[in-house]
Amino acid sequence: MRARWEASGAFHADAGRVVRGEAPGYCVLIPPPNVTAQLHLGHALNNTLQDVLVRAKRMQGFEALWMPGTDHAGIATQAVVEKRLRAEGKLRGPLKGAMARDEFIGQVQAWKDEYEAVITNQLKMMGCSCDWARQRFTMDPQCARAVYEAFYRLFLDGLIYRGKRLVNWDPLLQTAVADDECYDEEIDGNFYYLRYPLVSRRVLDEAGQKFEAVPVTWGELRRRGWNQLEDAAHADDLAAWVTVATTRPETYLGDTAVAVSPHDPRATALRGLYAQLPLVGRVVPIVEDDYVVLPERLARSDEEKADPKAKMATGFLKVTPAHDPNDEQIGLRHRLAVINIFGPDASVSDKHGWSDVGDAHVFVGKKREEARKLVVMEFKARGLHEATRPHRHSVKHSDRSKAIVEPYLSDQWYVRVTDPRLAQAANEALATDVQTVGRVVVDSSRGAGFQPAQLSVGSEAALVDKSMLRAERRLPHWQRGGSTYFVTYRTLDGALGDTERQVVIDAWKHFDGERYEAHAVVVMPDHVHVLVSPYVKSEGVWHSISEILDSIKRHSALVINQARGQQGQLWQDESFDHIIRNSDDYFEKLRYIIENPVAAGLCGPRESYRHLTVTDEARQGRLRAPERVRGGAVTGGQVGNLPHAELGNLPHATIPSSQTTAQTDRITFHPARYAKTYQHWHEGIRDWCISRQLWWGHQVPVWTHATGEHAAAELHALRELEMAGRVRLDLQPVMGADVFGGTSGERKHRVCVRNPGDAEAVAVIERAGFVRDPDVLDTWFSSALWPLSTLGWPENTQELAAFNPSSTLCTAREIITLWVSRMVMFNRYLYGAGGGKGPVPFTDVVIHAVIQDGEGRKMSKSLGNGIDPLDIIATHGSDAMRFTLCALATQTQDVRMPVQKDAKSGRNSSAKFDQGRNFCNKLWNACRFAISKLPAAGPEGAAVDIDPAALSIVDRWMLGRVHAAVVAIDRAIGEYQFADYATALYDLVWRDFCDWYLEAIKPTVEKSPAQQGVLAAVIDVILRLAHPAMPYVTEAIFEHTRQLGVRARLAGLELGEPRRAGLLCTAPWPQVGPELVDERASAAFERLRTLVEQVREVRASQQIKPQHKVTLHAPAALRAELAAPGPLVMALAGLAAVEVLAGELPAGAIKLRLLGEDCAISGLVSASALGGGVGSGVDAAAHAAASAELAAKRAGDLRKQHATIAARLANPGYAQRAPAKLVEESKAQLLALEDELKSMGMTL
RNA sequence: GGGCGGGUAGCUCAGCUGGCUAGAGCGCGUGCUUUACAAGCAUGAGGUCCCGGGUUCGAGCCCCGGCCUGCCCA
Repeated sequence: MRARWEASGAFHADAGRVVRGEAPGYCVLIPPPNVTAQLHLGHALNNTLQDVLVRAKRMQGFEALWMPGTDHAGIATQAVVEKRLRAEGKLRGPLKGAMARDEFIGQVQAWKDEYEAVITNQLKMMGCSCDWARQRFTMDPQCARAVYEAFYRLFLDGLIYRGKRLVNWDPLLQTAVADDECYDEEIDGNFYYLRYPLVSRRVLDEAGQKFEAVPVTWGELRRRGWNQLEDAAHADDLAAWVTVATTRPETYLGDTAVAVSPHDPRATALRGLYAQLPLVGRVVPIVEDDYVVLPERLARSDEEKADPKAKMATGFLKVTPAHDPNDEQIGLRHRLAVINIFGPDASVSDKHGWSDVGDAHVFVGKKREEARKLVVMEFKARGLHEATRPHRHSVKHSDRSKAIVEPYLSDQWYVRVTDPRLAQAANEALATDVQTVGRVVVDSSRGAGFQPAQLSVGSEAALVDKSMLRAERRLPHWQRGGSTYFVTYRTLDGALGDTERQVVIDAWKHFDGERYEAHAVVVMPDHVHVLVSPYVKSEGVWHSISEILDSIKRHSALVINQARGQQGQLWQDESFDHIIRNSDDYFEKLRYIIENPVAAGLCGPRESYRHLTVTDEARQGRLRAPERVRGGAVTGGQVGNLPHAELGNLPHATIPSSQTTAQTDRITFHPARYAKTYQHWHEGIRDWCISRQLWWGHQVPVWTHATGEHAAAELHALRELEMAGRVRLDLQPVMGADVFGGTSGERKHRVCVRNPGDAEAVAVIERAGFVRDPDVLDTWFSSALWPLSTLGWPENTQELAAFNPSSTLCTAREIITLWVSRMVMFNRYLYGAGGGKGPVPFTDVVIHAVIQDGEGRKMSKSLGNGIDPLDIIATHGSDAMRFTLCALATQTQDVRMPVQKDAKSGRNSSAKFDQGRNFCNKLWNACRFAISKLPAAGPEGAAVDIDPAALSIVDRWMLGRVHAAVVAIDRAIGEYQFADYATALYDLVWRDFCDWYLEAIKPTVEKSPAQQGVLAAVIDVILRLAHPAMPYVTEAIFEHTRQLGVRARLAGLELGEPRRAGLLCTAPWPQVGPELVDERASAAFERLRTLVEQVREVRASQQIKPQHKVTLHAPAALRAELAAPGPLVMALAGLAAVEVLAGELPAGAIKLRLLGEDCAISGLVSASALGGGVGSGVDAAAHAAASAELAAKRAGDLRKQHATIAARLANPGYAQRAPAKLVEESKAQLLALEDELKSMGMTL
């Protein structure tokens, strides 16, 4: 099957068609899986959802591109390869030095090739309809080119810089380790309480440059307001101190401040004072910072008191920015100096950024642990050690060496994402507001709103501005007059008062129901939003929206102006409108109106805003099109022009709805709540460290010169290269420490090479003594470029024009910050208009569940709880897996997946997938059966029109179910509700088609060509609808149905021919119209269905065997109703005959109430019915008992229901306040219940 | 510490803008090898919608307060 798909080229997207406007584009970029390992079920879910979307869109006529590829995953892949080499004994000790860089990269490359092949095979086995010819890898030449071009441009714009930051340093392996390569472990340590003498600074020179530290006495401190009881004993002339608590005394050598909470009562007295570090002599400021925890005795609240840190705290915190992540933050906030006191082996060093050593040279060269003891000894010797208390705390350890990780300051490359052109631009890309499409057309003679927009097909102009293409693609070309509009208009200036806003609402009520229907109106202080449908004015002509607005504006302005006692213009001339395209759109705008006051902060989320009206019909979505356009003759043929209708009868079912759910230049998250995660991330974002001390990845394209001394000729050559745009020079001397081998105070020059493959440029700069930075870029840097690099950027390709912005990105929660954010920033910065004004990389982001194991843990390689999708495919089949995953993909929950070993194959599996397997089997069997009932290959003829009047009610009912299913599925897929899609499919195939339709037509289908036509059409629809979820089985069945000699055409159902090679995957999506729905026939069949169920209930309670037929006695009218559709009721209910109920009933007959009529069933008792051998007298008694039991049970149910409804009606508030319709329904139900009870001879 | 979820049948989960007797799959009971399907058909049983308040004619759903639990960020 896969071979046929690939041979047909169905999955290979033609960008040219999109660019030329011949087809709308739809693009999904695969979140490139890491080549670290094979895919697990989480990937299977992720890719299944993408394939569902892509296959559905492809069928819907979009030129669909699913771009596949893999990610090099620097840290993770390097780690697994290193581990393998170590296990094989090929590597010992630190990597650096044990193996040449090239040799190691060769090893990783081999690993990558292996796993890329494994992953590709997994995806193909899953049936993923990727465009394999375009497959990419983040380190392949095309992607690398984008990486270096992006780096160069950001470097050029000053958005990449060299900065310092703390990393997790493994002092044994002497390398930085990532957070996920660390683990926390508790160790027994101590809290040390150390006294830092307080000093003030006396200025020594005129310029205020030189200082002398002067001890501060307790007496002076008290004069400054220090009022602490426990310090009362200290003599006035004694030097004062503050006591800091720490678990790591040795780091005091790198202290650059003492911090105190701004809420600490002692803080004021300390303002302007300093602490002096013993031995070192360094004078450090006292800063006030909220991070500091108040000691228990000073806590301001129970909450603060309960803070475990409060127990140990003194209220003073030594701040060591170079050796503690929290201190680093304090340092950044207060612009403190950063002093690194350790060497790479975590011994105290004065060679890596520490210069004011003073008397502390005694510690230099000592290991961390040794230095700690010495420092405490020195403090004791000086009387500055107050106490030591044992303390158990958790400490980060390195996974690989088990060494305690040292937070270590190092030079790294950063992207300045805090620049508004990046983070802010990313947030501006959020779809938070409703866009208006354009201005109201004034003087439209027919009030027809917008004319359809013309797409300039194939012209050069279409190539120029792709955003226009995108915008036009959204326009509702099927719309004519009589639309529903979302309208916004504003006051000229100033806000409306409370009563004035009410005036506006009243104005809208004034013509409501006469010229238009106002579904919802909200009056904000300076603008108004309305959802309104104009009525028909005269035959074929609607009230124009501009005319309506004009009258409302004039009316309200008049009243308000009178009240204000003024004249003049109140409203802006312009109004903005937006034609509602479908019910999704309708509800989106309705929600917007309802939530607008909350969003504007005018009321709380659950309060009601006074100047908002929403009709009940609108809230409940019960909008009947004919009522809405009252006054005009709306015939069946025109229904397609109506903007929306009742949900079960939507004309928009023919319109792919996800095309219209998203704003095309903004990003919409699904579910919407994740927009918050995204937004908060950008609000609190910190610059992004992009360098990694690894070998596997894109090596930083910057060369550094150690001295900054160049010969004139070399400089000239460099300038030439820069002029040619091949390099960027950064010749500012860079001061400061570089812990990776450099020393403090170095001067450095740097060159960024645009293309590191530019051998000539590299030769020039290396001759000049520049050396390339050994680090590589963070993997996410290349991933962030995925929407650009895979489509050919920086080349100006057709692919980019056609597929960037792409359509939908499917991913998991934690990826929002790691990947989604960065793709948006880079796309907007680098592409199109650029500078943060460029396009978004995708318009919709779908966040799906995380698959966990049976215990709720995330699937991971280290836990060994991951499942290989190929195992599921082996035990259950690919389609079964895919269908099940869809069914599990709900909006709220993560998915728990208990795993067992399959007894037969020994493979990992899960019973969860049984559902999908059973469903596939059911579909297969049902279609096999149906095909056997249809004429085999006949003459290739034109399709035969089927007259709906000639169809049985079961056929018409089934077509109604098909219509409802198409609507539900279109909606589900459009809203990314994959579980709803699966459910709708399941119900259609199993519940409607198999359980009822197939059973009902068994007696007649072989003799009825019309019914055969319906059967063939229904199968065809089912296969198309199911194909995105279950591509293999549906394609296989489709192959067979194509051979059949029956082609039917039904009004309201369009099933176009496959576009390529007769393949289902290229067959057009089914389009349904309201003609397919016959509500009377459906209701008639539902009655029969109820009857059949009741008869079956009797049969089951009497344990009647299936082959035994019974006789139904019914009144003549009901008997006729049952007979009308042919023998289907007899077959479904297992009846031998339906007789007219008259006179004496046969012995053993059971009386029962069916469809509101008194009926009876006889012929229950027979030897064969009870398995034979039992005397009939005994049977009769047993039946009588069972029959009484059944009646009693039924009566019980009825009484219970009666009690519920009676209680509801008895509530005086119910009749007064509940909608009249509900009250009427309740009353009718009550009567029906009483009626049935009475007829059963029962009482309440 | 900040943010976002979840708690509904024995299990895994749906449940829309508050309105029919709260649903599905699996499991369980009963009957059935019925000419597509026993991985099936038919028919049942099974619920303190986490707890406590509140709003409402009406709450699984909205509000407040708890308890338990998961994830993301710091």
